[in-house]
Amino acid sequence: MYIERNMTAATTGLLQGGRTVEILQTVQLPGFVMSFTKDEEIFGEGETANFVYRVVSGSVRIYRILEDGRRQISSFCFPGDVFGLELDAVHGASAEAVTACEVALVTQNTLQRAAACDRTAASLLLRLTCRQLCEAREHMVVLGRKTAMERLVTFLRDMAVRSECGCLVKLPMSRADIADFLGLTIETVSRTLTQLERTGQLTLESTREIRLSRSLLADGEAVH
Amino acid sequence: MYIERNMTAATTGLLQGGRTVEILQTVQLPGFVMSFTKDEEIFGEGETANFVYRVVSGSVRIYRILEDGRRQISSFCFPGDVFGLELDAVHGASAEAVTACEVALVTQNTLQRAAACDRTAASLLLRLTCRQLCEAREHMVVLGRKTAMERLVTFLRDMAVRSECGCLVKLPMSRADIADFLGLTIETVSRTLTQLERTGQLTLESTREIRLSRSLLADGEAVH
DNA sequence: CGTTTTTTTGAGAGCGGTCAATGATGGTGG
DNA sequence: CCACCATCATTGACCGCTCTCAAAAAAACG
Repeated sequence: MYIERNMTAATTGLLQGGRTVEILQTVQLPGFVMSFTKDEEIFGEGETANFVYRVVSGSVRIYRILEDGRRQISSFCFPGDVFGLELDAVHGASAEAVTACEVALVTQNTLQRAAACDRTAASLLLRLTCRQLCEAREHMVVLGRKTAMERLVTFLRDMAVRSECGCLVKLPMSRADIADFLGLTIETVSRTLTQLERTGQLTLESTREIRLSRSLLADGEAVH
Repeated sequence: MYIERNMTAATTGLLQGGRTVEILQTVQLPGFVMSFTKDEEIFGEGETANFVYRVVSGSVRIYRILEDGRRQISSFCFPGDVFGLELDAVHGASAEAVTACEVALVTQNTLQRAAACDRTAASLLLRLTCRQLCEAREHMVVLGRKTAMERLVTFLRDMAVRSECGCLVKLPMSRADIADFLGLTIETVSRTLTQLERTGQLTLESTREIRLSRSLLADGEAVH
């Protein structure tokens, strides 16, 4: 009951807080928030999708695993990102905390009811999902058609843009996470980063901090 | 004017014809229909998304290309499939006719207006997009984590299910299309098919017709 | 029936994977 | 505070899957 009331508050914040996807993705959510420890499961593939989630702090990985343990991370979610939206269905992927994180959540029912009343809200949800689909297609190009070197460069540029940290990128995830996101092995990720450092395109300040050179951040796709 | 009236009719058919995604995806659409010849462009990446499309007959490929010509097909659309939905945005991918085809279309504006009036319609659109996102994630696993052999088997099984042709799968697309969908080369696609035939898992009746064995259609993932 | 395009097949090379060992890093308890 | 241990990251040697390049075979087309 307490939770229900708070989730409604969260919904209100989610839907009325912003009239555009941009606002929806950056505004802080009031209401029901859960905390997860590093590597803790948020939901599992096949579970009924009761909630829609939104990252408040920390980061989250969305992934699927094959029977033999091979894992493919389809996306990382950072503060402002919404995930877990699967209308009237079960979750088609699992979600785990990459780092300790806080996640705001709303029941899918509440969200549907709100969307039914507010046409702008419904439109927002659809736009949000369309954008995720577009990003998914973009990532398919990476997985299907790019070399290891190109995958890493694409990833680092994307992280630089998303974290808005200029050229010093702080990675919340391990090499294994990066490998499973890019469809590579940890060894190849490590070797490729080393190679990029040797050719002066970046500096590995620490394992989780990478300083990108201007040339690497530029749009020029000619990376060898 | 004529077109506008007909597109409204199409919208009505699209949204009231079915109350579930299943119905939406199988029902024939009345209204404004366009025909495309083999390999003709339906829309291009970067174009303003004015319409939402639905395959009536034939098949369509959705893809992105890199500057140097590498192509990644993110999905094939068959009769009943909806594509091109990108709310208030430009198309994030291109669409081409794989075979000569008929496509029903509705303006995005009309669709939004209809969705604003009919909460079920809005819900349908969202559900539709969620499903596509789920399929995209599934395909990422194929592209990032499966071997050439596993990719072909996954593809053939999927085609068998979608075409509902039992074990005789008719492929509307070329080897190049299959290669660009699976993140392989045409040579690898061809060689892998030959290998599957030599091991008795399928019969290449003709280039575009493949008879799958029972064992290959079964869920057993142990394919070598 | 000839031409063009698509598909298959072959030979060889290279990219990324596997296996293994070494080197960092970080957390825990003495 | 430091020693210890477990985990994570890097590096090396080698292998194999898939790509590249090339040619032949088959299919599609006019």
